[in-house]
Amino acid sequence: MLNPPSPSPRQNQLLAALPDCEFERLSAALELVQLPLGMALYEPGMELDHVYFPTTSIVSLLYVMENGASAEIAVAGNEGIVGIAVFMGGGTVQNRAVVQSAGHAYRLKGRALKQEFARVGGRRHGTLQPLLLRYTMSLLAQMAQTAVCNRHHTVDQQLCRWLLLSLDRLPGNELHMTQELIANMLGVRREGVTEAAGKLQSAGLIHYSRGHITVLDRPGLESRVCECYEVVRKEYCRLLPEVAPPS
Amino acid sequence: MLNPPSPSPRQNQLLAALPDCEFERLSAALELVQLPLGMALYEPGMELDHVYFPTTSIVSLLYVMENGASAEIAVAGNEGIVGIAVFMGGGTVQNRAVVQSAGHAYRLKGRALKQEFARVGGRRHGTLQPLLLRYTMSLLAQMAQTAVCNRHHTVDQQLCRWLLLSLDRLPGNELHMTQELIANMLGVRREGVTEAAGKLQSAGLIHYSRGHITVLDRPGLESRVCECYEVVRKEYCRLLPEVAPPS
DNA sequence: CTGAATTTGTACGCCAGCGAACAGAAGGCG
DNA sequence: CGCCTTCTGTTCGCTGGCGTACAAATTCAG
Repeated sequence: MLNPPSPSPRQNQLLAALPDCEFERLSAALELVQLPLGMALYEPGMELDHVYFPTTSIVSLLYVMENGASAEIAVAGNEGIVGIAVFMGGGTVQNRAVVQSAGHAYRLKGRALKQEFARVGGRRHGTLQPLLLRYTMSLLAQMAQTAVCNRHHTVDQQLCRWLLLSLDRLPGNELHMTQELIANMLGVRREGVTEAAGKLQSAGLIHYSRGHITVLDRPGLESRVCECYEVVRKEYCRLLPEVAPPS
Repeated sequence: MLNPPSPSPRQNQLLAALPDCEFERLSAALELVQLPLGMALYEPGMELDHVYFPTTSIVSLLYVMENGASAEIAVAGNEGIVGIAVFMGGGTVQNRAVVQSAGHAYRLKGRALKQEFARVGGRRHGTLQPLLLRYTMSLLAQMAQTAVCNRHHTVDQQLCRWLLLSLDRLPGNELHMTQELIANMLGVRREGVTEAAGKLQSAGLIHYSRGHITVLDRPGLESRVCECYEVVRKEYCRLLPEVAPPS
């Protein structure tokens, strides 16, 4: 829990992509928050009054069904924003946003974001609006791919996808997350995750123990993952070329 | 193929929801087109130069995987618009848009739409932008629900959902669509659809024969469908209250 | 150190859906 | 009319994932 290199809003790639003048207008209203594991940023039907720009945290968008079964429909880390209903309209959504990996985020009052979103600059429109709209398109792509992946791919493949998606949004090669929680995200049984993770461990690709997962061989994971992972990654890069390319 | 009550752009509920002055600005550029069954409005990676406002047609957004397997990720009829990448940005998407039910649509050059989308009226912003953004949110909801449904629900339930979604977008209680095509949409085997449809027919809920499906007992379908159908419908109504309520 | 709680491992029967293969039925077309 | 294509019905074995139940291992709290 030491402070990693002094948190800055610009660690979030959407904020980093803004020209200085636009960033300045927002920065005063940005508020650093700690997001503990498992915290819900919003619940279904809840009016959103903030958006969150994760910097070192990861947030899952989860849908929980009537019978309690759940499934992750998208994930956002420092490459994104949580709470698109604020600027897209509707003010509410039918899913939960849950902190999947504890860390920091900057939050912003809905009003402040909406104001900047709607802003028409001196001569041209602001860059925030097109940026957020293109991010929303990348979210669409992610959700579409999730739907397809849920239909056609095995738990093994999906676990690889999930690990890689998380890894892309974290600094090291380690994540902590129990198999139970991963199962909730993927919408499968915990035993299924145990089995799939066991295979990956036997193959020497990962090591895990009681909620700590270390990725030992990333290329190995990439060789086992389904196409969905790469499709989503590429689509993000295409839509948002101005963000820093992943390290 | 007789002309049903003289096609009008206002049969599309998004266009119908625009105030007259905004509609007028667009109407000159609207072009009536016939959409034959199976036509692709766009393919993955293809630059979109038009958006389509279906009136009597239905369009499926399909994702096709490397191995040829496919899955529907959303559907749009007279309540929506096809080609959101035009105003959302990106200009391209990774899925196909296929005509699922032949009929009419009005299409509009991308430039014309973008212009109106960005318009800031004399005193206030236009209503087109918030309208389309809220529609996009409803599409998000639909895709999220598709992902969840793919994960957790049976083919039987999904067939009911699919039938109801189509029915909502058509005038009568009849649709033509072979089981093979339905299977492509749902991303399942044709035999699975045969079996599920057989059950519905035995139960007296539908009648079908060689690509013609007649819904005999809509409440019966509603009693068998999973929650996903209703969630999507309600969310659309919430987000777009200004559109005419379904007949 | 000890008991409790959490996390992971394993096993068993079950079933939905897959893949393949084929047969009948209904239209379309020459 | 008769052939051919398209569409639908049915079967068989297989497997991935589910539900259940319980055991082992690790960590935590007192």
